[in-house]
Amino acid sequence: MAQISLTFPDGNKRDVASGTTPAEVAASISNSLAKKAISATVNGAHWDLQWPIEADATIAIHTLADDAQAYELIRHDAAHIMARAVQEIWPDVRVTIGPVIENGWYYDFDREEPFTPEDLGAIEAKMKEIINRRDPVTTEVWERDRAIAHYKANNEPYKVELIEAIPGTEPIRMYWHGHWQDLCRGPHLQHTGQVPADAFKLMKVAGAYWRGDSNRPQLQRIYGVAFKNRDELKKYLHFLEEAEKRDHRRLGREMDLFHMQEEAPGQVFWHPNGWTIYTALQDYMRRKQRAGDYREINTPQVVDRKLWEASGHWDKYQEHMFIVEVEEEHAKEKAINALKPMNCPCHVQVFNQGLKSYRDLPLRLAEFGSCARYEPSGALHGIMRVRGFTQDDAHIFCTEDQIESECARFINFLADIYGDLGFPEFEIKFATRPEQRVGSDESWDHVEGALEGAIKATGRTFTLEPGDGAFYGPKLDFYLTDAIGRTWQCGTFQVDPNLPERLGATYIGEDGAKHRPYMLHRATLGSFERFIGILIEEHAGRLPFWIAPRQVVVASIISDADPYVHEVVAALNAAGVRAEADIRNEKINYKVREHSVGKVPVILAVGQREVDERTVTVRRLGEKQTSVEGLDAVVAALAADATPPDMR
RNA sequence: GCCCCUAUAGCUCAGCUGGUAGAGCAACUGAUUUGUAAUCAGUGGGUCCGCGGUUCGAGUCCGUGUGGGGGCACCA
Repeated sequence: MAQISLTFPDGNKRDVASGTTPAEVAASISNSLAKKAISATVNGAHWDLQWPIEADATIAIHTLADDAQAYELIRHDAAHIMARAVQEIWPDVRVTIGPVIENGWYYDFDREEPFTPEDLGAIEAKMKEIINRRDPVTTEVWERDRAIAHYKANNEPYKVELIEAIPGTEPIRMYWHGHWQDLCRGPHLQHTGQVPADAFKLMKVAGAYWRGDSNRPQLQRIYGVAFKNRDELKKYLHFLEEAEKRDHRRLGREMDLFHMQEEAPGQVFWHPNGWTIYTALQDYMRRKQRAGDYREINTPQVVDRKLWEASGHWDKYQEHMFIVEVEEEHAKEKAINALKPMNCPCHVQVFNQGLKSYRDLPLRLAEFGSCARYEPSGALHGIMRVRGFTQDDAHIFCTEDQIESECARFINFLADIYGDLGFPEFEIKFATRPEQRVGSDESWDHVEGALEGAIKATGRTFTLEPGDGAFYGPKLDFYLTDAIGRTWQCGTFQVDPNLPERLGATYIGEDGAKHRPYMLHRATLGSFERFIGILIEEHAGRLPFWIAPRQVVVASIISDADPYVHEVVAALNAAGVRAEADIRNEKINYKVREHSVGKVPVILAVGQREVDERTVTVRRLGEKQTSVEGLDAVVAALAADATPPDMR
């Protein structure tokens, strides 16, 4: 909270109620004696006030310090206007909260009847009506008891709960949009007419739990988007349309990469093209891990529940495990196993074989580990969130002192790989100690310090997620973004002293005594399934050449060229390029179109001229220009392109 | 798991207030030998997601299950 200082025409200055932005001045000023002020200073930033306040809608927006604030205000007021519109149409609906989010806002309502798509149209119309009324926005600070009594009288229990949660030191602010009133921290515009009536749109209705708690009532959330003008709204809607074309589920079908079906919900049937991507990526990861001093292992799919009980997962995650029961004919009891939901306990089993020395540490055990988790039905999403997946998993057994260097080493390892795959940018989230945890504060201090030190050592930034760590240790999560901007966790790095403890992992230290190692869980891609989904969306199907499933199609123009087509394909395959022949009896236009739609990066056209001159006509995806080049040169160039980045 | 929406041919979709299914593309067959984003003609193809119910009659209305989509919750 910054102090706001107002300057009056006579030169006197006066500090007024605290606020955070110039916008808040605009909002609070409209019903205060400060109306005569000519300028304001907020956090040292000077802001000229143009009065009278009746100044047109746009003035407030244009005088805002920056664009971000303008959007913030428009969206925030739109949220209030929407809530008001809903209550004007259905007076018995109870309101809750309505924050600004990326591109717009949402507001949660408590109402028996579901909102229908038609209702959204009615609400939009009512909102436009309210905007046209140009009702003034005013604010007051109320006594806590008065505010609570007010909301109790109006049957708004959620607002009562909100006020009760506001710390006693903070003022209770009430905002009016005309006669409609809402509890709000502000800031707001000066009147409802400042929200552009043609630049917002209600997008969808969804269920959402009150306070994000699935044990509390479920509310109805209406999402809206708002911009400064109609063109920006149209641009945004166009962006969504374009993004739909990049959706990995759509491209997966169009490029014939994979399919999913009812009999195996949340699991992927990989087709030849898709599996080529998968194996190319896996081969690459295998080489990178070898180069990074990882030792690759492999562990069982079906494991007795005893191990999951020992690791603690049976207690905590039983309902999310695929249980495998076996009727033993002569045994009294059924054998109960579970498909492995994670690789960690199995890796500890490998570590536990034989006696380990401190000289063996850090020991990095890697596995392309296939896991099965019975994810809640509502969580499934294409190949991004599935029930059967393969992690590029590894566990590093090390001492406490080695955590920081291993962490920095991993971040660089991951950044290198993400860069190769077309993701120079990614977000690191640093999740720290939760309320419910094991271990001493000193130990948490040390381990969290190690992770933070490691990030700094790599020169990267992170977002802090306080309290989001596991109960046994902090973690870093690495996020990438899909076509419409949803973020997905891919890489992860977790510090775990707990599992070695539970499963009895030890090593012999320099002192000859047994010590407990730390276990660092880490995955770079996360799962092949999710990462390939992201990869497809990021590149809109136009994958980097070295990973594209069909790198080259050699297309004949006349059937007399067929033998030469096969010769070209053979030369490319021999050079390590994934090439196919297309000698169908079709026009070259037809073939070019089909393979362009199929996102084949290079089409080589071959007609009589090429046969005679031992050349090919090269057409790269997205380029209209073609070029005629000698066969040997083209094979050499494409072979170079097809070489994975780590082998160049 | 919860809320809303949704399921018709391989794909994209049409099918008005109930009267037993259509188009384009794809596939297949034939003709066409073609120069950089769709050559022409013909043919085949659907338990209208499953199960119940209402009705003389259900792709259409109702219930329920399953899958999918968008959120929320979850994500070891």
